[in-house]
Order: sequence, then C-alpha cells, then structure tokens
Amino acid sequence: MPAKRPTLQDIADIVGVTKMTVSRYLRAPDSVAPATQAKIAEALTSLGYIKNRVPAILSKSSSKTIGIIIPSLSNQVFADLVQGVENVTAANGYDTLIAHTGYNPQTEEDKIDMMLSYQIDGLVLTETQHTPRTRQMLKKAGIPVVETMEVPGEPLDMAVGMNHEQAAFEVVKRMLDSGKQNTVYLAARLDSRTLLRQQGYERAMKEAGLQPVTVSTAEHSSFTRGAQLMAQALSLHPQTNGVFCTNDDIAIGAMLHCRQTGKQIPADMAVVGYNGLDIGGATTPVLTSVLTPREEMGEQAARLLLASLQGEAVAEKLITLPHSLTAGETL
Amino acid sequence: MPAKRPTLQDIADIVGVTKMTVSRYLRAPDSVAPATQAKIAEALTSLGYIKNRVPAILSKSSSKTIGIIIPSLSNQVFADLVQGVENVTAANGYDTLIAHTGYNPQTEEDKIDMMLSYQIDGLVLTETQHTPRTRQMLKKAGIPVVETMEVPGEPLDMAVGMNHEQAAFEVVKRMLDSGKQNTVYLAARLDSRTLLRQQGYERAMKEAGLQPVTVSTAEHSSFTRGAQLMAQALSLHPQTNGVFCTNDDIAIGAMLHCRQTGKQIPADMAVVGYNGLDIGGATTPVLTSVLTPREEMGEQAARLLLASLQGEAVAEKLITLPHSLTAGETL
DNA sequence: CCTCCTCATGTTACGTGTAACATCACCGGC
DNA sequence: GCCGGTGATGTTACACGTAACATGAGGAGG
Repeated sequence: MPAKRPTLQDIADIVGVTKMTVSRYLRAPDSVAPATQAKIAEALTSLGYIKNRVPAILSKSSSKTIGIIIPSLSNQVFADLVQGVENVTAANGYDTLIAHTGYNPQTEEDKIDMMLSYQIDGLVLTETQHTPRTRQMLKKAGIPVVETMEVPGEPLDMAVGMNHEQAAFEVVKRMLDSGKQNTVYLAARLDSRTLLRQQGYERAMKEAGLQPVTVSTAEHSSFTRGAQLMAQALSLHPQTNGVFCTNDDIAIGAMLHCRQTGKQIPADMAVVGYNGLDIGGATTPVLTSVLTPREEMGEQAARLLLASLQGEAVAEKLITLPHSLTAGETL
Repeated sequence: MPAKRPTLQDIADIVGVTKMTVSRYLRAPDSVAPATQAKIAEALTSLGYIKNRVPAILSKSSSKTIGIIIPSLSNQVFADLVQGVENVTAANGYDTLIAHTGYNPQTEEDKIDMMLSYQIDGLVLTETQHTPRTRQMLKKAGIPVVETMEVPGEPLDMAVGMNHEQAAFEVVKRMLDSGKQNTVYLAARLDSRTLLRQQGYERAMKEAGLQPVTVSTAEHSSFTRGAQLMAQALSLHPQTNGVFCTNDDIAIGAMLHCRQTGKQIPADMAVVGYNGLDIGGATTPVLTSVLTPREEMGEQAARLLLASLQGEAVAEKLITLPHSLTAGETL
C-alpha cells in the first residue's frame, strides 16, 4: 500500500497553523482569516485530503448516520422505502448505511450488530420479527429505532406502517362483492406481511360464509412461482375464479398462466396484486393492486428518527398510513 | 437518551480486571484464565455489551469492511453481484456496506466519500465512469478498488467484467443468420453498458451489410417503456422482424406489445433480451436472453480485493468473464 | 493611555479498544 | 533452593478530529 492518507496535521504543517485551525476551516470556512482560508484550501487540494469521521464518532459517539436494514436488494418495495428515508435524511445532513438480510432474522441481528459497532445514530427496520439478542442490543444501544411496513405488536420503539390485514380484507371483500366467490389466496414465503394478508383474506371469506383456500410455496416469490401457484390453484380447485396475490410478482405470474391457458381476465379469473409496482401498469389488462405508501412510510420514519434525535418528544410513536387500490382492470 | 452504552472499562470494573483482559477475552477467549473467562462472560451478558469497532479503526486504520456501490437498489442484476461479493467476503470475516447512486456520478462521489470516511478497506464499483474527484480520492485513499460489470478503458485499479460489445455482436449475428435481417436495437437510458451493446449490434449489422436502427428513450427502462419502444420501432420501420433489447424489462414489454398486436413470436418478430433474469423464464414463449455472470463477477471481484488486502501480488488485474445465451424460444 | 472587547488561533483533553512491552506468580528441573 | 520459563494480567501509548477554554494582538472608547 502506498503512502498513508493525509491527516489534518499534515495540512496544518504545510500551512503553518495547528490542526485545530484546519478543522475549523472544514466545518466553517469563515471562522478562519481569509488569508488562512486560501492557504488551507490550497493545501487540502494539493494533498488530496479525504475526510475522516472516525475520530469524531469516537469522541462524540455520534456519527450523523442512519442505518437502514431491508430484507432484499432486488425488491422495488424496499427501494422505495429507502428513497423515502433518504429524501428526509439527506436534507438534514445525515448519511445512510444500507444492509440486507435475505429475510433472515439471524442475518438481521448480525447486520444490526455491525451497524451499531459503527455507532449509527438511528435505525430503520423493515421487519417486526427480531431475535432476542437483537431486542436486547437495541435496548442497550439507546438509539431511536423505527420499524416500518407494518405496525408491530411489540414495538421496539417507534413504528410507521399500514394495516395489511385490513387492506387485504377490504380488497377481498370487493372481489367477493363482484361475484368472485371462489377466490383463492396465492402466497409465497416472504415475511410477516404475507401472513397478515392471509388473515385479512380469511376474515373476508368467513364473513361471506365461504371457505378460505390458500395456495402457497416455501420458495421466494417470482413470476415463475406465480404461474406455478396459479396452475396449482386451478388443479386443486378448478372452479377458482379469482386470486388474491400476496404481491405483484405472483399476480403477474398468475396472469401469464391464465393467458397461456386461455382464461380471460377478469371475466374468467380476477387477479389482484399487492404493492402497486410499475410493472402492473404495463400488463394488459392493467393489474389491479393494493397500493402501499412505501416512500411515504420511509419519509415519516425518517422524520420520527430525526425528531427523536433532536430531543423532541415524539407524540405519536406508532403511525398507521392509509392504503388504496390502483386503477386496474383485472377485478 | 438513556444510559450510555457499556464500554470494556465497565465490564472490567465489574470483573475486577483491566479492560485489556476483557479485550483479550473478546478476541480469543482462551487467552485468559478459565475462571476469568466465566466472570467476563457473565458481565458481558449482564451489561449487554455491544462491540465497538471505532477505536480499532482509528488506531489501526483498518475496518475489515468492504464497500459496494451500486446504481440501483431494485435491479436484480446488482443484487446478484452483491450476493457474489458477500459470498466471499463473509467467509473471510469481512463486512460489507452498500450504497446506491441512482446512476449519478456525483452521488457516486458522495457515497464513496462517505465510505472512505468510514475507513473501508476495499471497494467494489459497478460503473466505470467517475468524476475527477472520485478518481483522485481513490488514488489517495490507497485502498484496492475493483470495477465490475464491464472492463473499463481506464481502470482505477482492478476490474472484473465481461465483453458486452462482443456478446451483443454474437447474438445479433445469430439473429441475422436466422433470417431476421430487419433487427432493431431497443435501448433505454441506463448506463454505459447500453452503449457497448449498441456498438456490438451495429458491428453485426454492418458486417452483414445492413443499416443499423436504434430506437431509444431517455427514460429508465421498464415494461411500459419496452412496449412503447416496440410500438415506435414498428411505426418507424414496419418491416421490423427482430428486436435486440438492452435488457429483459424492455424485452418483456416488447413481447407484451407484440401479443397485443397479434404478432407471433418468433415467427413474425424475434425478441432477444439481456441479463437472463428469472422473469424471462416465466413468459410464453420463454425469452431468449444474454446471460451475464453477475454473481460470478461479484465473487471474482471480492477475491481480487481480498488477495490484494493480504498483500498478494495480483497477477491479472483485469478479468473478462464469458457470457452465454439462455435456452429461450423467442429467437 | 488604559480598559475592554473582538477575532484569530493555540492548547489541552477526550473518547475507547488494542499492540507492544512489562511484570509477577508459580512450576519443574537440577 | 535457585534458575529459567510459562502463562496470566497489567501498563503505556497510540490513532485523529473537535469541544472547551486560553492566549494574544489589535482597535475603539473614554
């Protein structure tokens, strides 16, 4: 490895001041004399100084950094949430660190451990199920934490979510009202939201005096999987005339299978997705889907964190945001 | 904020040793006496000690952490690359930090600045275009850097990529050989790879004595966009009988448009995608696509980094991996 | 001319884990 | 009983940016 990277002391030596003056220049250039400013600026660029926040983190034990833990890097849902968080944090001078867990609570624990060891100031989580050690660490760490996507039964601290059970209930009820009495729930192994949607689905079915049927896979969701689940539902229950899908990937897969087998949507088969991703707007007919306010959840979560970090008393620690339905044609 | 989080000194005070002994226990439990081990272990759990790597980073200026910068959080391509990197780094005791740029070189610079300020030991990049300050910072930082996805003309340090121009050339040549003389290239604004693929496409067309035609949009790619581009291509060149698409999203959109307008695939229209994502396997007919070895690139990149960090001389700093074609039915 | 204030800069101390070296008790061997 | 050695633990110093306080020069006002 080549020469060690320059420190404030190196700059100070060149200019002929102490590193304190250089430090002041970096945080507020006008707090040093104009002549000194110019000399410091020149030395900084000539040496190519790279800022180093580690000492500050050590002595102030604050890093102006927010951690975000998401289950998956390739899911638009979490990308939107991250975007929402960063909209707010960036505007307030906070950086963000991102880690992903693959939906594994143990990995979540490890990643949180890593982030805490970097002294993050706050944390945004996207799951509500945590290992005991995760809970203990976060309690000890004394930093504000916001759980998002759903409002947990046992919140760690704060939460910004929506009511998935109710959203599922409402849309399934609408499916039943439109005559799709043989509606099946298509699920994949993903997260606790899958289960909440199932509960909403089952409540709607039971209220209508119908027998709920769930077809699910232990695999992660994908288009291929959605097509398989649709095929499976039809083979188990040939009278199926509607599918409520745990997410849009599954729904698109189901639509593809219908198209292959000549089923008309929505006449022969209603298909409803969940999340309202872009892709649903590109299908023909346009997919009907439950629209989840992901970016908004991220922004609210970040605002809660920042308020808490600024010592403001947070009145509402648990926030539930409203959901809606996309203007689709598959129901 | 509640009580400050415990330090090694707090543990040491309880046990009646110095923090040095506690530190030793954490790094190698057997290096302290068995009786002490037990007492330290108990104190650690009772206080809920959370490890703190900041002091170590400060004094050794090494963090056992690798940074990964990707353009987008919702693109499967980069998720696979991250997976590849983490396969190797995790096995070697390195942590990873992830940041995303939205395809913006200035954001890339900011994120790299942040990561360097955290004293990362190595960096994996997914773009080859960088701001001048990015280049200067990375030179000064003295850490190993691997650029991935393509092999850059001016590598910063090391690189693991594939030959997009050649891959495009080969598949377009195959399209032409199968009689699709009126093949059009469908592009969206994404990254430098889009351009490389265009060059390969144009080389194949020119070698066959044909006039290349590119239909592109300044927008990011999506299914909707793919359908629009397909429509545009057909309206500009009604004789179009093949489309080479810059990625699978565009290709699927093109297929959807063909289906709507009654065109048979591949008889009336050959469609070839790029990346070989899962979704291509769920369409009917199955999408033919250039398969890019993303996870493999990540693994190789990580191996290069680790070798470099362990002081090994890296023989091949620039690695080009082979590509292949998925077993699709649309060509 | 003395006082007081302001502005630029310097000095000191701090946070926390760990490398390197120091110490000390105890044990076996002769 | 003394010596060398081993194993457990202690001591010291260090990384580097910044808060808090100190210093000192220069200027304005009485």
